[in-house]
Amino acid sequence: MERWRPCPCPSPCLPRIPKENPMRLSVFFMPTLKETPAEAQIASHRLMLRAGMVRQSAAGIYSWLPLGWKVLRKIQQIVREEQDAAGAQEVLMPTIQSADIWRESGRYDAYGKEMLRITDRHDREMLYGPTNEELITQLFRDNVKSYRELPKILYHIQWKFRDEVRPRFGVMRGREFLMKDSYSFDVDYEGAKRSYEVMFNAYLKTFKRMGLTAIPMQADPGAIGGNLSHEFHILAETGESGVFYDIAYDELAAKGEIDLDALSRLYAVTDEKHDPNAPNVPPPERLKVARGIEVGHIFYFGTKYSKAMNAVVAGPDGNPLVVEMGSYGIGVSRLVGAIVEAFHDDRGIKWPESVAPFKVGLINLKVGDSACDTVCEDIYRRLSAAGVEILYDDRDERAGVKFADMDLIGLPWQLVAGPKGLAAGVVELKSRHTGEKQELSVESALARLCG
RNA sequence: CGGGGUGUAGCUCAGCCUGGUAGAGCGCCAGCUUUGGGAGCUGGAUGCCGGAGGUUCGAAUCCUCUCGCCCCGACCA
Repeated sequence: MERWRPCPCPSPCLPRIPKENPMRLSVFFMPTLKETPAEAQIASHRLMLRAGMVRQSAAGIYSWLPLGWKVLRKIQQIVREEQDAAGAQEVLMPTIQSADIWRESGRYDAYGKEMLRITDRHDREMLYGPTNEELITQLFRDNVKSYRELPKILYHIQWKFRDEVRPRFGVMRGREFLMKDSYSFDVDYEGAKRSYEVMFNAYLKTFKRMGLTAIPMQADPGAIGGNLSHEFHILAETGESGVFYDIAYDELAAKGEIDLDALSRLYAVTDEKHDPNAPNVPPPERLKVARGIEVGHIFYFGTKYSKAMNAVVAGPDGNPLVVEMGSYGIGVSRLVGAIVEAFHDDRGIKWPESVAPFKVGLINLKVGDSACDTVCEDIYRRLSAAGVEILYDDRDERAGVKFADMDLIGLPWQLVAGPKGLAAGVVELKSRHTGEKQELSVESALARLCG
């Protein structure tokens, strides 16, 4: 069976996206809920629980069930592809770290109770990593010795833990979360700025591929230090923070790649930093007010860690050079929740096709009816063979249950085959996004879905 | 970490005030009838009533302690 398809990216050297196996709902582990669990407050949390994507195991800690895991992997893969395309190289660093390197940077004591501290059997002080600057700096300094090996951008996608006092909003604000972190190493500020711009543009592409509008906001570098810093917020009505931005951003974004200098002149801030009297605030008719969810954060922090941890390379003149660093995060697991916040209605989720757990949901309205069974099996087989990710609802359930579940889990396309339609030679194709339904022959439906 | 809630069946919840040995709806299992947007009837299974201690002849219910979870705030991707 065809399990791989060419990557849709323009660049031919990108890896291929592994496809999801076709699946029958009669065997799929997807425990949907008709009622909303009491603990879930916001839409994405409610829907992710109801759709059987995740289950909480402790406060802010979740198991990912097949449906949720598929989405998480797709998001992860888009992030990975865009990082690779930008020239970053993937590594994998451990979740458990030694306290020693955190003492070198001075953060072991500075970091509060959010750091989960662990003692091993030999009484060594360990911790479950809340972030990885120390680890990557150590990795770099131990293995890179010359300026000629720079610039470098390394990244990893790994689980992290921050012992938040009050986890909430499901996977959007969990204690354990999957993050992509990139770290750039350059010989000077100019280089660091170029790395920053490369990541900046990679982020715009990454979020766009997920169907999201991501607005880079000027961010306070805060405790990390440095003077180049942007938070990427995606727009969602139920977003956690208010955002204000110049409508010119939308015009720029439509053009694709955005020039950082052009962008940095635009006004775009979250509500706590909004200053109506700031010099570059656009007039009211050009100031967009919306709500956003932070899904990425990039910043340049210079030599903060390289200096403290002695990450130096030999410069052109033979003298040691303290490397200039930046770090670039994307909340991968948080994005799952954020995308649901951005794309849902009162019936359920509406996945953008690029991250949908399956592309098509096939509903057999009357299991046991030989016409329905035959046609559905045929569709299932042919779409599977064509590499179209399909979830076939072959359960012996009532129509209403199937429609409700399919709307809930939000696959982009629903293909409905029932006795009445088949008698007339048609099946129904419904777009979950627009709600538009169309009756057409099996052949044309297949043609549409294979495209 | 401050403040406020809450814990009873897989899910949503009633019962607690006023102690007498556990319920409803949905879900699950079986059968029949249904069948194009979360069906109807009949029958059935499921609970150490979060845990420990105490009061009492008797505790889901009252008291003490404890743990989990949720909400507001502070904090954060």
